[in-house]
Amino acid sequence: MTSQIRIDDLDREILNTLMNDARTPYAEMAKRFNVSPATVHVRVEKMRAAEIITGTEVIINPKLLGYDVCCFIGINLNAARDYHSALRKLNELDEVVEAYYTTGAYNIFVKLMCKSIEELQYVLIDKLQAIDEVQSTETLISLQNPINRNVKP
Amino acid sequence: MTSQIRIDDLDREILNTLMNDARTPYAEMAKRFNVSPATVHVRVEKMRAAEIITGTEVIINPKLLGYDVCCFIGINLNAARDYHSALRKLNELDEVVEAYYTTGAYNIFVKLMCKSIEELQYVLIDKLQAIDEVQSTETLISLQNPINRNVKP
DNA sequence: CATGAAAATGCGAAGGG
DNA sequence: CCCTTCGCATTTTCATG
Repeated sequence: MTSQIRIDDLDREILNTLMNDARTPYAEMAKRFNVSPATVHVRVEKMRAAEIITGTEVIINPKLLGYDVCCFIGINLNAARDYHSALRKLNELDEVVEAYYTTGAYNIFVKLMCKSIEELQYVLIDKLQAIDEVQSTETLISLQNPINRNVKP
Repeated sequence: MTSQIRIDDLDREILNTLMNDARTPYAEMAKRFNVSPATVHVRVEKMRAAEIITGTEVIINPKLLGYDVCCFIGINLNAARDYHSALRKLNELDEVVEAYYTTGAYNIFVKLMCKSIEELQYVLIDKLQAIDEVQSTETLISLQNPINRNVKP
């Protein structure tokens, strides 16, 4: 396992700030938290080295890119041992944006985004259910995503 | 609905780059895409104004912050009309990081992150199921998250 | 869409508490 | 050991053609 690291309140505040805006100037955080910009810099580098921070990304609005349909799909495999090969095939579908190995009713649980209900049908029937390892699927269509945030550092 | 906007290949390439690293220097993208840094700047501002880009954030490793447990919970409400009040209460639980209004078996579907199985039990019994509007829940524990990415611009 | 210059920000060495 | 000051390098930003 990756080495655990000591995170103090300053680290947490910096992290929290950057989780809301990855481009917050160090000088601004420095003023807010009463330290020097260089200290902020050092802390960020520390968390980066510890891989607590693994990167940055812009947040986009999928709807404005045409992605109107979001759904979750529970997948049952023919055999539990097919997990890895099924996953490899799922990974090749751009529409599959998240996949989870889960306990309970399904073997794999995925989040899928696509541009229309027609495309969803196509992906589901001709791509997902066409995977040999897939025995059956159950779809949950999301019409709204009222909460979307991250854990509290 | 928000105004749709024309996105060309350059926009798409810039977006794609920034979705992998929100701090990629404009000069670097400029060189890669054979335009000037100022052009990149203009395109980013355009997408920001159109709200295709809504912000930036650092990507963190939840495990290194102690969040070892991730699960999905399907929630059934006593009555469909309780949706808004239930959501307001769910929104107050820090452990609830995502919520979806869905068709099908559940009224609300949430993603939950917490620090241990003990905490999950506590949150589930004393916080989530303590909400008046909640009639029943079904939990799906995730042991692995092998795919986690965004849509393709 | 490019140029170029001014302003802001990031970065790292060296020193102090 | 962690923090700060300080100067240089890089990057962003904007007026102009």
